[in-house]
Amino acid sequence: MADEEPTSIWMLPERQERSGPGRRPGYSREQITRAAVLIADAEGVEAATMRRIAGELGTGAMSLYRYVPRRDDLLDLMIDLAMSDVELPDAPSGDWRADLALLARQTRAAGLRHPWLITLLTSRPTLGPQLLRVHEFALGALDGTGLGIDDSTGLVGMLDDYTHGAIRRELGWLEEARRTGLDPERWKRDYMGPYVRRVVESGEFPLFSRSVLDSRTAHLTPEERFRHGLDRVLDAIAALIPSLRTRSAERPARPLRRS
Amino acid sequence: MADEEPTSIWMLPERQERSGPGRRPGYSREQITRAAVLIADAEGVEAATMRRIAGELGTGAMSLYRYVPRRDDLLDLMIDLAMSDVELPDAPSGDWRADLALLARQTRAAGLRHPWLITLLTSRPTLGPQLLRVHEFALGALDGTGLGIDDSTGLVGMLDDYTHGAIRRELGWLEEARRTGLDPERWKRDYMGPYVRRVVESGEFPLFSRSVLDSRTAHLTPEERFRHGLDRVLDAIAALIPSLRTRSAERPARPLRRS
DNA sequence: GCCATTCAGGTACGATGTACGCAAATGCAC
DNA sequence: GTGCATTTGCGTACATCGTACCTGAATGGC
Repeated sequence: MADEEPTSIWMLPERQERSGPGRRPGYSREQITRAAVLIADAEGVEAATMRRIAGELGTGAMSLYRYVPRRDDLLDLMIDLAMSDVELPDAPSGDWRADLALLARQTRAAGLRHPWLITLLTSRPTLGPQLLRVHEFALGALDGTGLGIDDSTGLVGMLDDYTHGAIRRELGWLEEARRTGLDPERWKRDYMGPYVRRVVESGEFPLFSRSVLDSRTAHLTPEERFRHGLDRVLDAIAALIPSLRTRSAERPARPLRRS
Repeated sequence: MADEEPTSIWMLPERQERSGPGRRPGYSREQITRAAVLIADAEGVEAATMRRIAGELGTGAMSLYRYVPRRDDLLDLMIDLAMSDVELPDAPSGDWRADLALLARQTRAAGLRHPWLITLLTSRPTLGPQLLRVHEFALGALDGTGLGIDDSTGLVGMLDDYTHGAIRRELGWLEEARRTGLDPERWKRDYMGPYVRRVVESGEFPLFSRSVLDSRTAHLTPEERFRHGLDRVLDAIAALIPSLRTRSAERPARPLRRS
């Protein structure tokens, strides 16, 4: 038969429970993926090698290939499993701003719980069911605001861009602090990494230096900082929603009841 | 002496032209980096292995380690070399909006010329001189608008997030079209990749499906699409600049045109 | 009980980054 | 010019990776 190779893991469903001859499978995609996620959470995604995952499950590396064609596909599965941490109601509430804020905060939580998630997600174009679910929710939140689907897609993209970027920045801090081996609290106060320190002291980039020095005196928690930027993005979205713009220009934050 | 390991390649300058004994170096960091960039441009960053780069230079793999401590550092050097393609005037012009738009368009051009750049840039927290130069320019564009340095940093981050995300989406299309082996024009018209097609036909994600189907009828070039989103982001920034806000309240942001 | 079918997983191979060591090249002291 | 300390070029070697292939064990239908 024409066994055309599937373009993605999502086109190749796991072998179902059948009633024919042959040995029963002892593992499952989900089980394997979960083990990989656990390793990646604890030691980074590069530690989640095929041998290591298999070892964690008490089997041999090659056994995994009965469930997953390539390691890259396993990465897609990991992304999707991690995205299932993003808890959302079945349908948007009608308050688009609250819905999108919830989405962003949930995404941040998932991104911090799985520090490899955002990097992986933005490195490879994957579209697993969980990602589709989240994306559909975002589009649904903007549905009924008078925006066309193309505009909604663009705005959701803009929100995603901010969310991913902000999470990445937050993780970058944490990782740099860990890599230099200093505890984050002390590091934030009087240290900035040897290289950044040298750049600042060189005086060659005065505005960058000012931003570094000021950020040390800014007593915002990462979460507060995230919400602050998020509010900016949501304001920007609000400014582009036609039905809101005609009514109130000074406080476009309140919801639009869905009829 | 206390040879503390440098935290980044930027702390370890290339050995300068000295006047002592010993063989003269036959290559240079820039030469090696340039060869690596050329390979990555043509065949992807994963093709730029140490052996391959060395081969391109007509030498052995281990020779490269006289100039670069690890391959990861070479990736940082590649990022910085690619960022030097971003051509900017020495100082901002005073028109912040024009300056930031120029920056974004230059970044897009560099990102398209080096399809690996954005992925690499957002995967690893690097801060080479070229990146610092570009970042300083962005902060300078917003300097004098009445914004504090922290707000400027936040807004520049927001702009970068959009720029990177938009470039990534654009490249994702191109790559998917290439991977499925169809010419992009035809692909955009009547094809969408087997998996996306199946998702659309399943009817399970109606808004996502609508966005896919509508995007096929939207006759915007990628560049137009990019500029459209960019204008939205710049509008959002404009809305947060105090000096503008007091002056013209009637144009905080243009509403989306319903065509 | 035979047999087609399926899974478990050991062995092996090519490719990768890179540690080590040695030969060749080079400028300085004499 | 002649050693000599120093630096570069790079071949060899090794650990580790993804994964192709193959054999043996398990399983249910006939």
